[in-house]
Amino acid sequence: MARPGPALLKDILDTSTPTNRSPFSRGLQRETKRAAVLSCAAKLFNTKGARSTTLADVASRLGLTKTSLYYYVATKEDLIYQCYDANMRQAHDQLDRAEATYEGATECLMAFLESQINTTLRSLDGEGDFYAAPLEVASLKAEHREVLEEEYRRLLRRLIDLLNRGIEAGQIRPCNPVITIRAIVGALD
Amino acid sequence: MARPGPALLKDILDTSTPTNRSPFSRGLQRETKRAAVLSCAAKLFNTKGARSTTLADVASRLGLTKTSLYYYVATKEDLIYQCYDANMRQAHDQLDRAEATYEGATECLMAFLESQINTTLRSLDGEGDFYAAPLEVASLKAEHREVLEEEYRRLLRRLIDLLNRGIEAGQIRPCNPVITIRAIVGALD
DNA sequence: CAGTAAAAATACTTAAAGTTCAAATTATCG
DNA sequence: CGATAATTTGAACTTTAAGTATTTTTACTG
Repeated sequence: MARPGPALLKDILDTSTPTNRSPFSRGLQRETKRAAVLSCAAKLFNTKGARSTTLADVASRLGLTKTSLYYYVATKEDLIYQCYDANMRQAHDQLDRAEATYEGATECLMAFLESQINTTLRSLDGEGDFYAAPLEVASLKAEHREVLEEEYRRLLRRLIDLLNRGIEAGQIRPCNPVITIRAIVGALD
Repeated sequence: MARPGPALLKDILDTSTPTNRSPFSRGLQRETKRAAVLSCAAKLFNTKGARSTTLADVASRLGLTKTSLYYYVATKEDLIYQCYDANMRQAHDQLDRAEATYEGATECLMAFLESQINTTLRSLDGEGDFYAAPLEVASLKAEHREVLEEEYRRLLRRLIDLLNRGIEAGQIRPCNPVITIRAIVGALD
């Protein structure tokens, strides 16, 4: 059952350089590994769905036992939530970056879409971090669900505002911004 | 834990009229109930996801016990598959109907989209049958998954062909038909 | 109204996956 | 090297939900 990219934790971490042995290295490595756990889980979630991916699946992909995952996450619900949250934060970050780079609304929007597409393409090539499409938000407990839904609404709102500004600037042909943004976002994945 | 619409099986069925007591009534009722089971399951799948909906959830919503569901479906996988399949067949049916009604490609396309949107709106109002968005196809066994993926590709192909015909007829501005259809379909749900 | 088949319920088994705990291993540093 | 803390593990425990065997109820038919 050899999978294409083994992605074992030891391959992700670089323990050869002395830099990683600084007083802070422990904490840094831990964060790196936590990120690797999320990325690996996200990849599987995208493939099989979050709820039908088992912790054993995630662990074996990382060359760990399922018990070890509990060193990095509290529960499976927590793992799913954090994967989804990482995805949302990444989207907002890329939008932040686009807004910091470009002045015009249209350029911002295009830059954001391009970066999102590139993230998707990179992950199809097995490069970079993986982000889980939050398809199963509804199955999370209300507390987690509400946070994610709020983040999503906020993202849509930011994009709709950009589109509106682009229309006002005469760079984008007038349209229904809400429907247009939803169509674009819907076409992204 | 009172839910908005109880949707108990006995409320769905009309046992008052003698028509239902014909020699065929038994079989007819059974099919009606089977459809009700699928519709109810679909509603829950759309809300919480198929994998995190339990058979007990479905049963209790119908005012049945979990065991009774096995009179209508073989396994849970079977239930999910049939829900998804019903959804795909409904889409193809509506497209068939649109093509039977309208001659022009653009009218067909618009009629199809309108009917799909109406189906969605009706189900938001709690009316009509429910269809499950096949979000968790990937978690099904290969046999079922391949059938559904084929149906989906066929649907996209039909829509893309219509769009192309609309472009050729000069009714729709030239565009990339594949990307456009994916964007439209992505915006539907 | 009695016989019969359909439908549903009760009580149970089983399997899988999430979670915990104490012990073992590994890495870091004085 | 030996103490100490971080990390990982194996093995059990718990929970949850799928599925089954059997019996009971319900509804139709002659």
